[in-house]
Amino acid sequence: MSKSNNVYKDAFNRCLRLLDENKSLPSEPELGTLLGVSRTTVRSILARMEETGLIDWNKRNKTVLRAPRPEDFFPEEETDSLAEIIERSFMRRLLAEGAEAGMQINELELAREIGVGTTSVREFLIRFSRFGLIEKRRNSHWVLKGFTRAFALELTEIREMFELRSAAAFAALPEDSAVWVDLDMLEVQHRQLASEIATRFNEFSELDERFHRLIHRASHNRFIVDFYDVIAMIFHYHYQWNKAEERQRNEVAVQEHLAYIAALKSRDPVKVDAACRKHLKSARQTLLTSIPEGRQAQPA
Amino acid sequence: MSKSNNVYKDAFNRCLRLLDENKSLPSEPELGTLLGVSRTTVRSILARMEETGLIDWNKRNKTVLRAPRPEDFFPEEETDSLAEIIERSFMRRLLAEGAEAGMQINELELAREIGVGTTSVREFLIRFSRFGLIEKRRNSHWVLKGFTRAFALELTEIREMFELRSAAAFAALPEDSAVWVDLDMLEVQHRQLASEIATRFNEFSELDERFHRLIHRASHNRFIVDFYDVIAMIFHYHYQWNKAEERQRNEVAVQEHLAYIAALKSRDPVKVDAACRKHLKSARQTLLTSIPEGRQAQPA
DNA sequence: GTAATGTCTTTTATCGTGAAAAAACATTTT
DNA sequence: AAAATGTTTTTTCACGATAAAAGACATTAC
Repeated sequence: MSKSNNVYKDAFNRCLRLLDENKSLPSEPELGTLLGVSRTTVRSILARMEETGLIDWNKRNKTVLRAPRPEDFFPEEETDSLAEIIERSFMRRLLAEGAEAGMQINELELAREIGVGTTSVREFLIRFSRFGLIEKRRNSHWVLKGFTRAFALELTEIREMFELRSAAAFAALPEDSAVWVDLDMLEVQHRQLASEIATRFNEFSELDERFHRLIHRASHNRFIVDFYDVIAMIFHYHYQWNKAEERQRNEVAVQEHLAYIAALKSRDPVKVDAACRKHLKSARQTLLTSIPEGRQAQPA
Repeated sequence: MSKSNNVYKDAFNRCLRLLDENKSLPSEPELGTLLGVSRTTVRSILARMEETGLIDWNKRNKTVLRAPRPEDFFPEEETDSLAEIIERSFMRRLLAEGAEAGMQINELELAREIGVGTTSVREFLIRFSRFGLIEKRRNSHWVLKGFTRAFALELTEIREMFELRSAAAFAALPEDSAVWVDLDMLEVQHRQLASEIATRFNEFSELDERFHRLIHRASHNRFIVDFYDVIAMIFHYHYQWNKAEERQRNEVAVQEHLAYIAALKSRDPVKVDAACRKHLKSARQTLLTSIPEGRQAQPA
């Protein structure tokens, strides 16, 4: 089957949304940057848009003929990359009951179950291994270490070390640094979310990630910045399948963020340290209480 | 060409050395654990040993007929795994002059140059990416970030954070912990090396790694333990191609280790912190001075 | 002459395939 | 009956092949 054309389909869908109001499309290279794809893909998109009567395309002229209809879009599930599909499948298994530590992971079985080639599964597992949840036995199978209490504790230990350092670095940044503008914007968005928390609490995750990534970036250390990928991954999947108390949890977190932001703006290292510690402590608590007690590592 | 039988060849060579004095070989499963391979491979080894007249093999009886001769061994270069071959080739390029930051990495070209399939190169690059020296552009090439001064500084920053914490944890370990025995053994080996430093200075690398890994393990944190892989990799290759002042450097380091060990054994947190800091500082200095000034990151 | 379009080439992503190695099952030996 | 050997099955590792996507080069338009 070689390669799916999900890049094209996803870009096509995004391009449809772009179309809406404008009465004419920009040049091919411009569209390419806008959609984050190559000109080759842009041209495939334009070709199809012409075919389906969405635009009239003649060299530089790309006139929009009609607004896109629901049936113009490619189905959502066809726009995911293989890596995303495999990741979702794998995480579902991992966080499901019965995924005990010590369990073996079988590439071939996974590949068959998901309906993809072994190569893609292998590559996924290699990429995934840096999250510390699986381990390779040379020339043999992978071993699941499990999403255990120990894992959560080790993860949060590093997170706290890294974030305290990043927050301190952040506060020490010069007045004219661009980060203060970003921080102001995030503050506004936090306030808006706080005022409508009852209905929009599920939008917090995304804001949370942007906020913490901004702080981590102040460390100017690639290992610290990259480590946030591990945290983001865990939070993303863990909370996606664990909605208990979500509203309450996020409401508290938003307030902690606002206090944290205020501390950063004060640029007082002591206040920053205190606000950061407080938020991290409650984040750890939340993560820990959501791990079922039964999920313990098996003796090796 | 599918898969090379380097596992068999390497195990065969190691088995030859085992053969030497003993007049009879253990059971197949026992040999398997000894050599770290499956019984299937053990049987291939035994089969060849019988063929070449090294042993007489009849079921449980594996009598050694003669001592192995040099020509019995498989050539060294045939015992390396593909991953090792690719890693070496890649690192040679990376540390060679002209490997500037920002440079593109081409999977196909690398594969052709090394003479292996693209899949193996891809998998290597994915595994290697966690070292923070390369980065993937989605659906496109890899970008070399380069072994720059910035990289060395970011690496050592994390190393120092992690090792200070691990050393503190180490010193706090109970008297009856097994680590104290390991530490005593390492101390003896350090003293031996110190007394013969003139001739054996090149054996330090290996001792260095074992010492630091022992300390890091005391953190009981997989992220800290795993991070030492990054450090070990950098040190391994960097010093392999940079022998300037090696003897002098190692002589100093051995003494610092001995002081560090003494501090750990005193179990006094203040002394431990001081000894650890001192050693890490000089390690960082050594690494930094060995990076050519010209090697700077290019603006993006 | 710069920036677009048109065309051609190269590289990446993915699969199926086959040998090496591991693992599972069956049989024998002590 | 426990542990070894003998046999068969399954899985991992690595390759070449192929379509998707990116990139490079040539040509045209403003």
